[in-house]
Amino acid sequence: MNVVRSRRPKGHGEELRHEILAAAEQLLVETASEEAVSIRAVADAVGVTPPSIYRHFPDKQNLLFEVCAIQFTRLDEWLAAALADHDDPVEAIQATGRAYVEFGRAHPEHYRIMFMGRADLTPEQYDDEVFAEGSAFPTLLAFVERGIADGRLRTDSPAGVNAFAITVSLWAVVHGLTSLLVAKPAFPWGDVDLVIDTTLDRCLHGLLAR
Amino acid sequence: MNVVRSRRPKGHGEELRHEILAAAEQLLVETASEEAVSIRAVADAVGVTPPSIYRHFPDKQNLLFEVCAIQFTRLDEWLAAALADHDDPVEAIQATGRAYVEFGRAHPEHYRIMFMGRADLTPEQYDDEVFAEGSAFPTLLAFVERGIADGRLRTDSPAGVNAFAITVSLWAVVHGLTSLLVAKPAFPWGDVDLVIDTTLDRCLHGLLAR
DNA sequence: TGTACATCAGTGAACGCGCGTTCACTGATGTAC
DNA sequence: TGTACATCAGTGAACGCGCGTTCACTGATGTAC
Repeated sequence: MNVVRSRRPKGHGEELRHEILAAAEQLLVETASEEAVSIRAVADAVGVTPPSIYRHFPDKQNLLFEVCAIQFTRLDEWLAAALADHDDPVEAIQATGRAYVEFGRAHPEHYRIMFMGRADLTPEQYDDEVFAEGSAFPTLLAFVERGIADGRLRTDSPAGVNAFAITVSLWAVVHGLTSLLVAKPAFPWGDVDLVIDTTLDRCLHGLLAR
Repeated sequence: MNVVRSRRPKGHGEELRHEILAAAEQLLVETASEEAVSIRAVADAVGVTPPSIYRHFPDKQNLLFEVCAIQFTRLDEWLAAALADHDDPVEAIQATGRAYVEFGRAHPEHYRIMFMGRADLTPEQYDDEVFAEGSAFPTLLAFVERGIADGRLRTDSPAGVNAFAITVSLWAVVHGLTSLLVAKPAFPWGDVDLVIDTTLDRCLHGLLAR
């Protein structure tokens, strides 16, 4: 950073846009703090003056949104890859859970922004509804539906339980693991992998019909 | 707020301390935003000038810590009350889970600060280790140990599973539910209670020996 | 092939803001004599 | 009972800071003629 940089030739203004996004993301990860990602800090990291950011982004919020949006896409692709490896619904569910936790542990600050921050800081396009409709979520939901149809997943309780509630519940469990690991790294976890395995094991065990 | 207030007589300076804490907490809940709790805003809410805060708290961080500490105590008491109602380990586990989620839903901003914020903003006295040692956590752990000893809780998998890992896992599950509800209130949950019931039901089901 | 010019990437200086915190102070109040 | 005084709750003004954002600009670059 703080590299001496020359101005891009005429048709190449777009390049700075990507550099800005990359710098904002790196700053986010390095400082592990959303507040540290200021327009000025980003401009400094790219080696440019603050006003030039405004050539590419209408304001700070939109810049952060875009950084965030990229992460949502990455998580989605990551989960889709995990899901693609399996045809068996139960295996797919387990693999997704594992992949989800892995993603969060690998990108804690990204995860924090996506799922642990204030709702109004999340870009609308990547908002809650879209997550439920346009991501790996519906794929997982389809697996859960198949698992129920095959009689492999219980629906005996609670009253009114359905595939959607089960899928959301699965999300809650893996999110719980992930966000707790992200928020409380200093907690005396003991063997982190054992905790993850135990949670996923029990979660899956609780899903299965006897 | 902004009430005209007279100075307290000589021995009663301590009173302002409590008013400051109460105002800071109310501000936190009302604005649903940690950043909105500034020294100036708190002083204004109490009806006092900013410097007088410093008579009672060394700095802003310590003020926030103390607000936070009060919440930890409240959660602890709340969970202890839920635990006290039961002697049966399985019932106790279920009741604690429910109580935990209820607390988070009732005090979302407090919950956010305690368990969803940056680790370095949590006061040391109420830090992770203390939570594991000095709160309802050990009580729950004891119940889990009894459940295992009674043969009611499974320990057949994963390899090396123990009461501590199970208890942490339980925490992760209820935290997942709670923090997701806090972070994503606009998510199309459908029937929130159904999601909660489904998660707790499956979680418990997955714990039990067959 | 040479030149005038529009384009466009990026600059430099400044704005107003709210923040945490410090400092020297004021003036009512309880107390000691 | 009266008064001088130490105590202490709280004030008013100011500090320096980093922030997001705006504005008028500069000067290199590609292009049209």
